[in-house]
Amino acid sequence: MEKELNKTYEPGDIEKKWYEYWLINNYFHANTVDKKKVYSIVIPPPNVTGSLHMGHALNNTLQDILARWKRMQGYNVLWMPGTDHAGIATQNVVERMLKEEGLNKEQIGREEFVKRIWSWKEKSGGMIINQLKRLGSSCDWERERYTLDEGLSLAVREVFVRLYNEGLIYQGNYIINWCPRCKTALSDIEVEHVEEEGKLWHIKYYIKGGTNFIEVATTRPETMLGDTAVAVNPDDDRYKHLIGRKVILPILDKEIPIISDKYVDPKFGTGIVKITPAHDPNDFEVAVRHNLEKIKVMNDDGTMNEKAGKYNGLDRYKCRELLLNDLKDGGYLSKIEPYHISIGHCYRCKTVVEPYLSKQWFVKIKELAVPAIKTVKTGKVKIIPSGWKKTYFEWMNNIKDWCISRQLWWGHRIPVWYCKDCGKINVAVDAPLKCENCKSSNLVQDTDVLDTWFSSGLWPFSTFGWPKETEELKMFYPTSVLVTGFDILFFWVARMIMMGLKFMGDVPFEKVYIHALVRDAEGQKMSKSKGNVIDPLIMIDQYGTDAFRFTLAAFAAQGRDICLAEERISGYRNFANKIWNASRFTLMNLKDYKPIPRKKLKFTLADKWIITRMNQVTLDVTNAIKAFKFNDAALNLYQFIWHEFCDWYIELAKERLYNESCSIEEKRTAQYTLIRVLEQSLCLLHPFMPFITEEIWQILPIHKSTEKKSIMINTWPKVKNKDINVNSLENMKILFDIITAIRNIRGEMKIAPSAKILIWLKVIDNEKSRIIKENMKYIIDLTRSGEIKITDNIVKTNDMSVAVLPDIEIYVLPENIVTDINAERMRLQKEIEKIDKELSFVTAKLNNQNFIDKAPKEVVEKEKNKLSELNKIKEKLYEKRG
RNA sequence: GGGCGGAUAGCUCAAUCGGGAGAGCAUCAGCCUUACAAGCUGGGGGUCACAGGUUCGAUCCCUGUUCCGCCCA
Repeated sequence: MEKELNKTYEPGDIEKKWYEYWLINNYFHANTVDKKKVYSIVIPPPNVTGSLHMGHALNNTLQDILARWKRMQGYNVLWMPGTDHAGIATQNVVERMLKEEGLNKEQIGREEFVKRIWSWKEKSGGMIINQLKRLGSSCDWERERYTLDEGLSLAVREVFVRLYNEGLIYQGNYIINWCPRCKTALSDIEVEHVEEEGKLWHIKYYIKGGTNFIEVATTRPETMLGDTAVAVNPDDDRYKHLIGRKVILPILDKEIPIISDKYVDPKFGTGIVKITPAHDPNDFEVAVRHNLEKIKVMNDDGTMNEKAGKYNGLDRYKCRELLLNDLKDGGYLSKIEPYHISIGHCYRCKTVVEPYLSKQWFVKIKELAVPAIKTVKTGKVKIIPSGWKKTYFEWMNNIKDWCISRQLWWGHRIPVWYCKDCGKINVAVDAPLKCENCKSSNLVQDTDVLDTWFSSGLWPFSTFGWPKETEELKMFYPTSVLVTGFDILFFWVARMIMMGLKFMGDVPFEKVYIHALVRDAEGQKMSKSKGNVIDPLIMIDQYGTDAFRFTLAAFAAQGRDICLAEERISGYRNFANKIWNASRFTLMNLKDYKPIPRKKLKFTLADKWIITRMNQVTLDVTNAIKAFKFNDAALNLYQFIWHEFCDWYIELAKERLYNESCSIEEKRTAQYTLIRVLEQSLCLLHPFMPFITEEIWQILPIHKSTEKKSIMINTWPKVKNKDINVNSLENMKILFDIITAIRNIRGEMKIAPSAKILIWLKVIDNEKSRIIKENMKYIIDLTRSGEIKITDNIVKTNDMSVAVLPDIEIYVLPENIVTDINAERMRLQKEIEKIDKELSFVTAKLNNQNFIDKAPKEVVEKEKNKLSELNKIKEKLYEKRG
């Protein structure tokens, strides 16, 4: 190998190069003829208008880790990509663009507006896909889908029709959540409740034909214009006598009845509530029970309508303000209390939503929820971490009918045609030519579109071609795992389970891995308005994709949110650079490398140790990924590569690489071990850091004999039990401890690294003595010592520093430097104090008779050994300190 | 109001059979030691939120309190 690497790792060009290479070689593509075991994942489709944020970055990094890992394990891996049409969000974007042209969508009409969204989507809709590619995502791009594709739209219509025919979809007039800005209905979960400081206004309603009045309390006084009754609890003795009488609604001067209903909480406010059936869900229920009129006083844009009398045309809040003034002037306002109120906001535009009476389409969801609950209960679908099961059950058990119609122009048009002649509702997959009832061709399609989540709910099978019976469907459904954030557990996960069970007769995925939310370093949710957003693409530009991905993986501890600080990414950029340089070192020392027969290899203790550790790490990393413990896997690799392979092994190998007096077999063995450990580490690291591992792997000479042309289709490392040598761990620890002790003396005693030192070792244990003798060179090299002698006849002089380990005494004599006797005494004193501290714990324990009696024998034995060991060391330290 | 999660080094976080707590970053000291100063070596730093309980022994299990975050009503 003649190739020289740069001194630092430069990610930019390398990333582009290998991503293209993978694409050209079709490595991301899963075919339907392969006989290999199948592993499939569908991507949570990002909003087509979106750009990559931290949530996407984490979500897709984790999926890519799984996909690459399984691919290396020999599975036929399909990672199904695509985007979501995101009704409201997308429509909002294009509406804003129109506004800049001085237009609105009504002016250009529905058809033209939809056309504009499509052309905008064609132009810039692919942005997020390109960003996913920058992240290294190994999606099967040939299969990319969009929720508005013809095939997926067909699936949506098919599902609608089937559910309608089964009576599971119905149309009705109910109170729904209305966003006056988006001018559409929202489902319950699309409303975000925010606790705010509100007020509770007490208003006098005079009883008809008298001067007596009752008081009602409300947080939304403007809705009183739509009041059609006031209600009391039937058991409330204070008001029993009033039931059936009438009150005069202030301002409008209208008579409304006093009714009784169990819904009224006597303890709330005055115990009398106003009933506004068209603007409150509970009031609506009351109205149904009592057959009350339902009066809408608001327009769809949040302004008041003609039913609001003099307030007609005013914005709801302006109306509130003026109405309150009028009430005050008229003497109707008796009290204003501060009040904490939870106010619903549109999850897309944050506008305060109005409970609003309107005609919408709903899914009768309970029937679908029952099997979906069961399937999680029985473990057919596993939710990981399992804590989320509880949240899932909680919601599913209290699920309410799902409002699926949206008054938008962008989305799947509801497949319903109304007959203008006979009024018949025609529901069909394809536009009917004639009314099925009266054969009239005078049909108009429902103008509404479906909730975006209605189509997302079908994603795990609509993307595979359902309702057609495709090969893909047979092969890849159910998918293996779904990786997503908990924020869409209800929106999406639950609905996919319901829809999958209903239409495929099987769960959509076997496991759901729910990862954390990414927050900023202060634990705040990242949002544009807060200005605390870390842009993943800037991080990728700055630190490289690999460092960025590794950071996310290292932080992805289960059940905990991720507080991301930029410094951490730069920290892992350094890790990438460390790997780069370790590889550089390896390659520099492989220039003359020729493999020799395995029998001729002469493994040293260090070789056995690093190979043992490598096998252990292989096992740990594999198990960690299997259990979705990405942070465990990442940190294991970090620790091993940096602190074991680089810090120790490379240093230990240098002797055999540099020293000409070493035999050729010795050199080849070191080379062989270096490259083997490096290569296997790269393989283990590849799912986390795909680019740098590919770049280095391609340069390594080791795999040239194999057919494999990329690390990403290389075989995932297996643990070789015969390569695990537990003794090597214990024996290396002896050497590490000695080396560390000597380095410590150098540091503490201010002996310059360049200064030569002489060392004597007094070793009591024969086995230890043998190990040390055999590996003396390691100690010399790593402590930069001149000479080391093992002897029983050594007496400490004033020029020496001493360290004591179990069975080993270390005497260090710096050449040509006068040792500071006081410093040495202080140093030993400090050591003694450390030992004393430990001793006090151990003795306290052993002096406790209860401990001796009740603790397990091994534990007691361990403490006893510890005591004697500590005492021995302490004694020696005293002796040396003098 | 109901539910869930968290509180561990200055910061961000690890640590499941209960046996005196680890990492990264930061910090201090010393180093251009022929892979790496995006580096190397060494050091300092913790009443494991608070109060009880169980236990020979609790960061870990139980109860309560405080504070923080999230979800639902």
